[in-house]
Amino acid sequence: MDKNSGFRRRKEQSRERIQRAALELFRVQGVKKTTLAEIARRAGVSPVTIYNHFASKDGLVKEMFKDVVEGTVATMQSILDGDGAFPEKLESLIFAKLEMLRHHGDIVAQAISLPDPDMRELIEYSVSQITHALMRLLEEGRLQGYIHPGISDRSVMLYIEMFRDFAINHDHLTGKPEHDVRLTQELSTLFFYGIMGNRHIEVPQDGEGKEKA
Amino acid sequence: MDKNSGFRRRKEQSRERIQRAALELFRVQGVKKTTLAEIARRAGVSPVTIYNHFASKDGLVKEMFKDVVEGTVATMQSILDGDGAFPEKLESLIFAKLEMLRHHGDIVAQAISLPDPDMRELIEYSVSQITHALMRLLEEGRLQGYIHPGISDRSVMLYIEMFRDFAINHDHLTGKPEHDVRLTQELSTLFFYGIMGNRHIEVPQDGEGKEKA
Amino acid sequence: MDKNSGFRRRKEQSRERIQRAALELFRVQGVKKTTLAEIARRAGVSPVTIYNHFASKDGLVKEMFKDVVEGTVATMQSILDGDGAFPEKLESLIFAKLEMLRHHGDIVAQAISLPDPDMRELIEYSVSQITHALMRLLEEGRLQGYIHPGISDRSVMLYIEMFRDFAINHDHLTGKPEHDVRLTQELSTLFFYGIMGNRHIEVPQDGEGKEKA
Amino acid sequence: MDKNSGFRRRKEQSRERIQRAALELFRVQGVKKTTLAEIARRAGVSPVTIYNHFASKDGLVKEMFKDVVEGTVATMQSILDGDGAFPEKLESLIFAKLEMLRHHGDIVAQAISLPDPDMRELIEYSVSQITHALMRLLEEGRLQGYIHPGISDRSVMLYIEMFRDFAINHDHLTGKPEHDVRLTQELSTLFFYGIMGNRHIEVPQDGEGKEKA
DNA sequence: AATGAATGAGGGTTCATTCAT
DNA sequence: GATGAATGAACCCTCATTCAT
Repeated sequence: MDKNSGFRRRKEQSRERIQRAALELFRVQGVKKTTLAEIARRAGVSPVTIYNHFASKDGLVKEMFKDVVEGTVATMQSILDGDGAFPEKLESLIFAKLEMLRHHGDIVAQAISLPDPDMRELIEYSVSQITHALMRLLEEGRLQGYIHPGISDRSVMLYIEMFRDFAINHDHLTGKPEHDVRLTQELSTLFFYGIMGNRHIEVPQDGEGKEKA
Repeated sequence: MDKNSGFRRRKEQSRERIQRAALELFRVQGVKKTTLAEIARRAGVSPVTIYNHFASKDGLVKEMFKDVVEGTVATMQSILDGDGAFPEKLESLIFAKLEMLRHHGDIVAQAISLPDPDMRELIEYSVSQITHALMRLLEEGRLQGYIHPGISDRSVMLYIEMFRDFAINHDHLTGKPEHDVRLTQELSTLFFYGIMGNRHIEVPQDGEGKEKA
Repeated sequence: MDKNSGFRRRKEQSRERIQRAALELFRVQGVKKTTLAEIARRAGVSPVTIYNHFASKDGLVKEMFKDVVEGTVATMQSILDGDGAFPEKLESLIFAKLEMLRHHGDIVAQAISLPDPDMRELIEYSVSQITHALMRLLEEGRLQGYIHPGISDRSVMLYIEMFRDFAINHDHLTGKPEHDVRLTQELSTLFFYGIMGNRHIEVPQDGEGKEKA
Repeated sequence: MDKNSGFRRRKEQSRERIQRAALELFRVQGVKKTTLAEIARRAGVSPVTIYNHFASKDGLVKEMFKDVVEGTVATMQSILDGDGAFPEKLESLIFAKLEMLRHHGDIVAQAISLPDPDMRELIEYSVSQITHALMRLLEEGRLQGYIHPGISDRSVMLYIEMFRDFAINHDHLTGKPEHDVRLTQELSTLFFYGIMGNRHIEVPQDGEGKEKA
């Protein structure tokens, strides 16, 4: 019946609108400071409707956390499993336009603080999956000589995570509208060659610097 | 007066204990989630005493924010203005045991969200001061050849900030008890030479770097 | 809808009970001393319900102030615009059983102290309306010889206000159950003829009256 | 000793300043709304000093109530017992610049609400004293023909009280700087002759009126 | 006499949540 | 599925008051 499909769509719409509203508010002002009433107002529904869909505020947080995690994992997987050379993959991993975990740090923190076994399981599973894929990538990178032998896997992973965090926290570095291409390129260079650059320098020789823009 | 010194000390003690308790709780669970009652309990005083000292919860946040900012600025200044070669200064800046801004992200966020002109002024002043000192350091570094000419100041500063943030968010990298020396050293290397290390590899040539699309 | 009528009625009932309870308590012990909890208890609802209806204690005060003002104005208007001779109208104005402004002096004071433009506007509008109607009545009274020519409109209005205030503050003078008929009659006489009564006494001569310094 | 007298004076000064501050604040914003801290600030002392002098807020209210009552009674007594004809005495009673009970209505209300036997006694004694003196005055007035025989003592006393209240609540009628002489004279006339004035009218016969200027 | 520090009791307000429709 | 009405728990904050000096 059309009637049913109408209902269906209305329901789906409500659910989606609630999630969208919640996501925006959680991101901007954190989970604790965001009230259900505010979410409901923004979504154009009654607060009670949120309960009908998510049972509780924590339920809503959990649901959104799940979405965030799954989306992130999927994105990372698709990058890691895709074609492309090592450097490109790394760059994608770091600078791709990701709606990632850390971007929703507060949702994650709140969700993790819930004593919910499902959460733990989800997190552990996701982390292990990502870690595995990342380790394979690193191995590949090492074989191709992209990674200095003196640096441990753990350091490299932290290093990558660091760049990723940073890129996530600086929207203008990712593929957003306000994207800053030059900065991104320079940071890529820094990623691979460090602050000194890959120059055959024995000892830092003075006068050379200074052609800076 | 001797008569007052007893009072004074008691007052200072209360104030300090409150601040310490608040700092810990704010850090662990965020400002909004931390109640004054909890702070008071931890500090061993009555909630009202917090009001006598700080006038309001926001007042407390503001005061602590001020402390955090001033402490951070002072530390950074002392490093930047101190003796030492460029690399050492940078390392200090990044890995020194700092009670820094980003470590108290929530306090900062909360304080900034207050429509308080004093806050804005304090922030702007601090940022400008630090930026100036940092720029001088970078100039020095460039002259000594420690910074690849193709990299702009802005990128270098972001790069440094990135490491600093990361170090701050990973206690085991700074001079804390759980300090992880090996990791820190590796990250230092990464900082200067990037993931590839300073090897005589032909591929990515100099300033041209990165033939990526 | 029938579906809503149940809600509606419940809501209206709650609202009314809250207002009734608040009115009584405000009158007896003043606004400041009356707590929301007390009002809630008396109204048989939860304190929060008061918030759902009036947003805040001040909101409640404002709403009640509005009711009081509007009721007063309506009553006065109906008297002033009604039929009846001048003396009867005046008596009605003064001694009618009114739930009037001054009876709720504290509500008025509290409401006026709120820096609310709506309040100011409401007051000004009401006052101007009443003043106009009253002025018309006085003119009529003058034409009919009920008002001594030597007395200015302003004085007459104050005189009336004085009686009204007094009647309001002494319930036993108005049409309440404890009504004191004799007293009311005597005060009516005093109103029209003063303490000396309308006797052919020589001493104070006519319009000239009062040679007092 | 000078030292002692200095102390003495300082103490007296504190006490007085506290009372003055309290009086002003109580008058303007009521007892409940006025905090001890506010009084202390205005008086330039510590809140505790108020305790040293008055033991509690209620104590302060009681003390001030006593002052107000005694001052009022003394003033009324001196008027009632003084020389002067009946009309002058009445006028003084009503329009004299009095710092009277009703002017401090809130102090009175608050003090009366205290379940303090001293208060009751003080009030009863004062009221009886004043009533007696007033009754004597009325008797005198009756004998001299100033009071219409048809009006009972009770009504006359209420009538006087009414004028007094009114005068008190309208500062511009009493001997204050902003004193409005004309208004006061007209109200005096109204007091003695009522709204119709002492004209040889038999009975307000409708159509007759019309001698108005 | 006077005060700074500290507090207990209580008030207004918010918010997640339930109930009845 | 959706909502308006109502609420319990908890929070921030105020204020009269006490304590120690």
